[in-house]
Amino acid sequence: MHAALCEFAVMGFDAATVRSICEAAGVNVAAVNYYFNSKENLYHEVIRAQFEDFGVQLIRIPDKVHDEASWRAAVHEWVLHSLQIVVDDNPPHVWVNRLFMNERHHPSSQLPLLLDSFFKPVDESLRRLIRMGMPAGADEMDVQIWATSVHGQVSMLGQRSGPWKKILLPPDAERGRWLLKMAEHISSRIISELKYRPATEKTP
Amino acid sequence: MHAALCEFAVMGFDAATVRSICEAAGVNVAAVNYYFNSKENLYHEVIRAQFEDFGVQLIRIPDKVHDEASWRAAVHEWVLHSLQIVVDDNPPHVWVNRLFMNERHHPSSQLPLLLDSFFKPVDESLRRLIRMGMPAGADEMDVQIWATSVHGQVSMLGQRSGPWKKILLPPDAERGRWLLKMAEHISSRIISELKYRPATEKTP
DNA sequence: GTCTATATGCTGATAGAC
DNA sequence: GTCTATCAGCATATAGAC
Repeated sequence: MHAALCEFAVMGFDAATVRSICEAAGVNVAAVNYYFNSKENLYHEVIRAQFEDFGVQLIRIPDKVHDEASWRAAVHEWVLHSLQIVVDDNPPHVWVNRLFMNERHHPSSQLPLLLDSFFKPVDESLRRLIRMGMPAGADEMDVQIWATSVHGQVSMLGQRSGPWKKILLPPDAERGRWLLKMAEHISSRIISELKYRPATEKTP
Repeated sequence: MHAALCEFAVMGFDAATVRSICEAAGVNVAAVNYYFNSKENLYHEVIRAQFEDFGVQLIRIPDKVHDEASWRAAVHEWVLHSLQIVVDDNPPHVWVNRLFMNERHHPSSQLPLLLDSFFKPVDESLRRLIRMGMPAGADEMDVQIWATSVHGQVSMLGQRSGPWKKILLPPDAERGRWLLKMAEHISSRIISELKYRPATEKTP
């Protein structure tokens, strides 16, 4: 499973080979089909295992909100936590990030599983935070614009290939300072342009 | 060339096959290697032809700036023009977008060509606009944060696969209104938080 | 120039020895 | 359960007929 995780994360589902996975795991090429029936099924298990509880911390953030101060803190926490996951170059985050980016650029049969178990709940938690800062009858399109804006800025930092990192991200030495500034850049706009409105969330 | 453009754009370099390209072009499988020597060389020619003059409109936008009003107009024009290209589902933009996204997610040997002929000049034009709105001695990291923020928000709208469009973008019917609102969302922050400062650009 | 037939290598999956 | 040997299929590239 670990060898498969690395291989799928680095190569993507199509380019990954059963041979390479088995070599890294120190077993023969027949092992995958004996234990998992197919390459696709192995990939399914990898995706399931990685994304099952991965977004749980982000998803729970909106539950902490009870007034304006806690709402502001929650927005900043959501953004900062997302960024920390996305820029992390160490296992296990780096593998999960790559799996996610692979599925975003070139979806496979396992995308629905990833969406339902991870992305949709995480996206909904962001939208809840945004809705808390909008009038009761606000247009859902405005919520979507704010959410898409945040997702875009966060995911831009998930670049993993050398040439792109060199252009879009600062040198490694400044990465820590950059991360905090970027989180501030993203969350401060939400906090300054929207305004927490209590107890309007349950309206149908 | 046109068949190759479509195939490379849709499938990516690795997954594209010479057979499929030749079939679409109505020629035999030996034609590619006869005229282009290799699959990689054919890809090189496709990338070169598509990106040679593709960003020229964006690159020239900063030259139009001469006062605060024209700076604001230039920022809005840069963002709106980028968005219009990125969301366009018709040829030729859709092919160029896909080639670009492929190279961003899974760089090939032709990425340097794409970067030098297209992305670096376009990125620099955005940074010039941003620098015009900052104090003379501003930290280059701040410029980079603004640029990365804009790139992220713009490229998020380049999603081409069905499931992701369904989650991140509005229904087709509202796409036009959404595009203008998104452009306003991105450019209004630059215009409101930065302030045009004349004649500080040439300082070493 | 244009084509068919083929060379060589890698893929996922499997049959059958132990 | 674990392994080697092998199958059928598709990839790029090329040799050689016309």
